[in-house]
This record gives sequence, C-alpha cells and structure tokens, in this order.
Amino acid sequence: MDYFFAAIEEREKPDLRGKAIVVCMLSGRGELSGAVSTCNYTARESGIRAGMPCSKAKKLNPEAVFLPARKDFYTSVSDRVMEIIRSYADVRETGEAFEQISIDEAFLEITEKTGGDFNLAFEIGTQIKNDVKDKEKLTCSVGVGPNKLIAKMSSSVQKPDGITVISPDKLENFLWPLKVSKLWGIGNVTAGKLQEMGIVTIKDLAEHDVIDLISTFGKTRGIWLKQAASGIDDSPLKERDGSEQIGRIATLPEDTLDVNLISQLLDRLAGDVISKLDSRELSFRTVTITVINSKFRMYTKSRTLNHPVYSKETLLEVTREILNEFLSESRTEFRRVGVRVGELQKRMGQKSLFDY
DNA sequence: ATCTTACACATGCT
DNA sequence: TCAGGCATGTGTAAGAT
Repeated sequence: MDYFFAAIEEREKPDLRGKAIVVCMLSGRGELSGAVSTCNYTARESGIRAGMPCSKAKKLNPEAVFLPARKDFYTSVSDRVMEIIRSYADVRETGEAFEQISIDEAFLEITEKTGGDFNLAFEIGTQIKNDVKDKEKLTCSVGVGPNKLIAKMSSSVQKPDGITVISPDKLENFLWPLKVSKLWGIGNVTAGKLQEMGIVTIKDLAEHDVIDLISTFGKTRGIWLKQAASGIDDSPLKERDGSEQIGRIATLPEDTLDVNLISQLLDRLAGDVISKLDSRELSFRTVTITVINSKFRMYTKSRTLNHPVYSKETLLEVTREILNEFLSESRTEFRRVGVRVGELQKRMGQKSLFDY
C-alpha cells in the first residue's frame, strides 16, 4: 500500500488533501517527541522521511499536518484490503497461496492461474489495483517477479500507484546495476561490511566468491547473499496464522531507574499484551523484557516457563522479577521498556494443563 | 558423542 | 534528537539422550 497510514488519514479527512501529512508515533515526552511513521508524497517533497524525528520533520516543513498514528484503525483497514487481495491468489488444498508480511504488504502466488505468463500477471496486478481503489479508495504498488525477492523489489520501482513486471529475461538488467543496499535483506550493517570488501553493486556481490562471503557472514547468510544477488530465491510463501510473538514497548515519562515508575509502565504494557493474548485465545511460555537506556543501548532478558500459561498475575510476576535483575545490574537510566511473550499456544480447557 | 533447549544479542523491515 | 512491532539467525552454555 502506498504511504498507507497517511493515505488512510487523507481518505478519512478530505480537507487534508493537498497538504503535507505526517503520521507520527509519539512518545508523549514533549509536543513532537517521536518519530515519523509515514508521510504522504507532498510531505516527501520537503525531505521528510519515515523514521526521522518528528521535530526534524517540523523544521523541514512547519506547514505540514502532524497526526498521531491510529494503529488499531489502520489494522482494521488493512484486514479488509488483505481480504480483497487474497481473493486473487492461487487456491491450494490448504487455502489461498497468500502471505501477509506486514500491515500493508503481502505476497500472492499466481503461478497456477497465469501458467507462468507474465503478461497475464500484469493484468491480474492491474485488476487488484483497481479493485482496491474502488472498494477502499486507496492506491497500491504492485511488483511481479519469478520469486518473492524479485516481486518485492520490483514493487518499489514505480511508486505510488504503479505496477512493474520483472520477468526472468529482464532480471539481470534490473538487479545488477543496483547498489547492494537496495537488495531486500541487506541493511546498514551488511552494506557497510560489503563495502569494506570492495563489493558495491549487486553484480559485484553475485560474482563474489561464496566461500569468502560465508567466512564473513556465516553459512546461511553467505549462501543467501550469493543467491539473492543472482535473483535466486526459493523461499515458499508462508501462510501466517497471526504473529508468533506479542509485545508492547513504550517510552518512560522521563529517564529513570525508579522501580515504581518503571513498574507502573510495565504493568500497563503487560495488560495490553494480555488483552491481545485473550482476543486470540493464546497462552504463552516465554516472557522477554526489553530495556533501552538513555544512551539508546538495548538489552533483553527472557524467561521460559515449564508450561504455557495465560494468567496476567504470572506475566506480572515474571516481569517484575526480570525488572529487578535489570535494576540490580544497571547504572544508566532507562528510557524505554517493553514486554513481549512468545512460544504461543492455543489455550486448553484450564488456565494451564498443570494448574489444578 | 550428539541432539535439544534456553538465552542474549545482532540484523533487518516498517 | 529517535517509535513501536515483528521475524530470523548465531554463538554459547547447559541439559537430555
């Protein structure tokens, strides 16, 4: 979806159209303390980008409209969009060959219904765009490719409201001239290491000795780099049944080491996590606490319970226990804290199988 | 001797 | 001067078979 959160706000508030719109995740610390989640293309003209501090965005364009993110609402729109798109995917025994990878992105397998014809794929992509526009008044950008990696990368070529097809015969011309940082899966750290090795373009990477890549990045990642740079990606679509972890993280009202202040926030976050757990009727077995200190260093500690549970009391207890461990070994004030649960399982009849 | 699990941490994407 | 949410992989240590 194109500039998804901001596009939804535009749709909901027609008087905003034409203006620069910036959707922010705010920490509550100050008027505009937080980061830009996304912004419309008008805002991008003034240099505003996702991830940038909101205060900086304000400096770049004081006239822009700054809105707080309404995540639950965007999720409800996302659910409807995904249902529309899903209906265009190949159908297998298990259901549609469809993979939602984020709140606004998804992969569809259409190999069967196109018989591998990329011209047909273009038609289907166009249909999807029209359907979404008709039903939800939102635009999206479609990428077609012989695998997920290429589909994802081609979706970025023409934005917003675009469609790009990269058939196997156009693969090398598309991929090789690009900087390695453009390859989906290569971030800052990897791009930096590659540059030190003299690898700048994707072509450089594709031609590089795989043994050398493995020695720097490990077996899995080394082989992946070599393959990906050649446009090879055999990963199948993964049907996802909700996330495998549920977490909440937030910024403290001020940097602190005060147990009471921190527990107060952690308890709220734990409550939110329990709500989500309840709505999906799940139990959890692991609890992870995240701390980000005033120097922006991140630390995590986790506990795995003997059996899955879904009691709020247990989550609170474990959370406090881990917090105390953190506090006894920390001298730098905390800025943000988070709670996350994992090893999720569908609930049984009792609170826990071994609880009675 | 080998397989499995727990944990901390790095990396990447939005 | 900077938000929140998730996935996946790796190294190491400890426990189980």
